[in-house]
Amino acid sequence: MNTPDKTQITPTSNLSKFEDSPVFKYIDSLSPIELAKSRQTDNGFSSLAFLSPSSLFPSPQITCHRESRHHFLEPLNSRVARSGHESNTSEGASKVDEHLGCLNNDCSSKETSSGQVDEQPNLATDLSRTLKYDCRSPDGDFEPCNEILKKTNVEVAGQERSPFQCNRDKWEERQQSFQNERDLRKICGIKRSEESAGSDWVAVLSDVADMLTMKSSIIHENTDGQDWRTTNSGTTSFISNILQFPLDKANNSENAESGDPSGSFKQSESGEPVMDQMHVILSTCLPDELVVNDSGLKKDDKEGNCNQSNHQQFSIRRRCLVFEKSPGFGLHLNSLPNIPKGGQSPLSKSILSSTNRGEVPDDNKGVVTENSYEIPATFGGDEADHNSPEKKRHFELVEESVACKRCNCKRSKCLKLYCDCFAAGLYCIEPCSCQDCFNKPIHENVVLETRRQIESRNPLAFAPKVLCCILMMVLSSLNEWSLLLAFYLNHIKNMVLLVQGEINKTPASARHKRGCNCKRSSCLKKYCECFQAGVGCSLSCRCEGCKNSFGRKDGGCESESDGDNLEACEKNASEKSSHDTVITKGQGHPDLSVPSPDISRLPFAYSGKLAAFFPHSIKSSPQLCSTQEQGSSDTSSCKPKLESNLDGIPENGTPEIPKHKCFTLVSNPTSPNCKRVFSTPNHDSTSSSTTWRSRKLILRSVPSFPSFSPP
DNA sequence: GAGTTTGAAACT
DNA sequence: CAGTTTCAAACTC
Repeated sequence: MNTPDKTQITPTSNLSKFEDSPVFKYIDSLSPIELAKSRQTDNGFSSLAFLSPSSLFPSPQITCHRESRHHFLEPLNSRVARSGHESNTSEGASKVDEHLGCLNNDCSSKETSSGQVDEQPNLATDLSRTLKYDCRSPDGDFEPCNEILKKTNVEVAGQERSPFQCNRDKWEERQQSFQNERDLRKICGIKRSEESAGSDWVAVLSDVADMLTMKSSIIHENTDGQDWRTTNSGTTSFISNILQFPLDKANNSENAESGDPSGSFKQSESGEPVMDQMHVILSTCLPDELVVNDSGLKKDDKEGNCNQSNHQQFSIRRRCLVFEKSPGFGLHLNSLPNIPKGGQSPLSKSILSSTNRGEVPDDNKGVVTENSYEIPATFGGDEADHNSPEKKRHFELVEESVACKRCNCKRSKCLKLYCDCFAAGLYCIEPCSCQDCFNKPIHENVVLETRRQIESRNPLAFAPKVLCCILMMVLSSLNEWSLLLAFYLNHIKNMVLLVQGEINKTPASARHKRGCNCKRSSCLKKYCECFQAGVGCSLSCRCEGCKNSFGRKDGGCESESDGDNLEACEKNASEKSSHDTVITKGQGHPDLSVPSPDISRLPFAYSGKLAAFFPHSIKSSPQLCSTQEQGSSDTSSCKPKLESNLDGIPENGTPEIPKHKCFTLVSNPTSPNCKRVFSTPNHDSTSSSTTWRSRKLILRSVPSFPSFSPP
């Protein structure tokens, strides 16, 4: 009884544990990333395919993708759940593990009775390896494997997962799960250690990392048709959730530090889950332009369990939600074009406009009606609360939004990427000055068809240009948390690598967005996307005579030596200061170089997946250092910008000093024209704000996440 | 506000 | 894939 049954631990049992984490459920309900664990497990991690760029940045459409995923997940999950319920805890876990173990071992000869005897030591080895990553608490301690084992069994057997329930249900379910777990622990005489909170914490991390991986499987299954599109509802929700994730963890960390073993998911004084408070943070620290698209929370609202504060938060999300629905395809980060000086988003304007005009796109009446209902309630209907600063801010947003500039197309019918609205996945609305505009709901079919054609040419045409920036921001911030996160960081980074790999396959026209091609503007005018974005040019740029005041292609800032440049620099800087942005001179498109994980050292549950991604990692190539253009072998030139942050982070989650494998994401050595696509902020871990700005997006005032590192 | 310049997008 | 054309935003006056 006290001896852990090693056969009860399988990677998949950990996976189920991951799925059970509340943040996983929360993100799962929001993110377009699909979970395909069952499928992936069935494939023994062998069929993991690269994500197509389109699948990463699809045209989010109206279709509810949850159903398809539900269908996708049903078999295993239901079996797992049934297994758990039709027997007691250990039996259920045993059955689950037996089943899952079979899957993971391809139902090989290990099923034989004699094989089982030999299997257990191996399993134990694998288990211990896995638990290296999963057993660690935030303070770096290892949780005894039997603790994990017990917890895992409890969770696997005792919970019927339903990843498609609304978030609140999930939170409640999770909290109920905690209670159940506590009860079980009482029964079993197991004292819940402080590490258990950390374990959950780690599980949450793995959830995120896992989701990123699992996404690829499901994409793989849908590449032969358009269906994949329906499985993605928008990249923004993904990003917003990614962004939210660390913030959640930030809160959790505080809880953990306060010694609350269940603090990871404790509720606020108001009784609202801490998660909801994250939206306050988000709405505060994230730019107005980056509105959280959080369709998954719709139900939260409908449950009417919103206090005043939350109501505001939800309204922010819903604005975006509506906008996503409105054009018939989703809100991309690109949908933030031409952020005017006021810093407002076209989103809110569009929504308002749409709402005010009663312009209700097909299939979305319900949503807009909801929005129409709510905006007055939030911004105007609640007269009593107008004096609240938050309300005022919302009012300002709305008013600013009305003044937002829109497109002015004359000949493209707003059906080409020339049109910012179209490129952003937005319908043109009243403030637009376009002529012969077809980018309207009544021409939805035309819009979608045109969009499809454009995407067929360039799968990244509508991709958010800054997704990876944000990912890297998250990664950079995660770096500050704890060495504990190393594995998961790498996991996420690997997904970035995936994206990079796909983008490098795309035509130059798909990639140059991250690198200008200026010839005559010297990258000193807003013609230059880099300059406009407030970042320096990079080696990926093909500009000539670059004098970008934010950083020249060849390095440095001209502002000190060039009067015009200085003027331009100051001018742009002054504009940016009006956005409360922080631009660091000399920051270019930083290399997105991260240590490549030595996947052979990763937990076996992941190594298979990552092996599919990074065969080069398997080879443990000593220094995968591919710099652009020069093919330089100078390791210093390819030293990852994040390396300093990653120093000391073990690649396998163990306290070993990692060998940095300099793997520059941003270049393809086989393609001289390869363009850097991602940019990361010049992240200063000591800075309280990190800023990106692309042509389409300003992300500003993102506070650094609290350090989880031991003092 | 009209005209010019510019570079991305689209086309060939 | 390179060269050309089209386009709309940025810019200038």
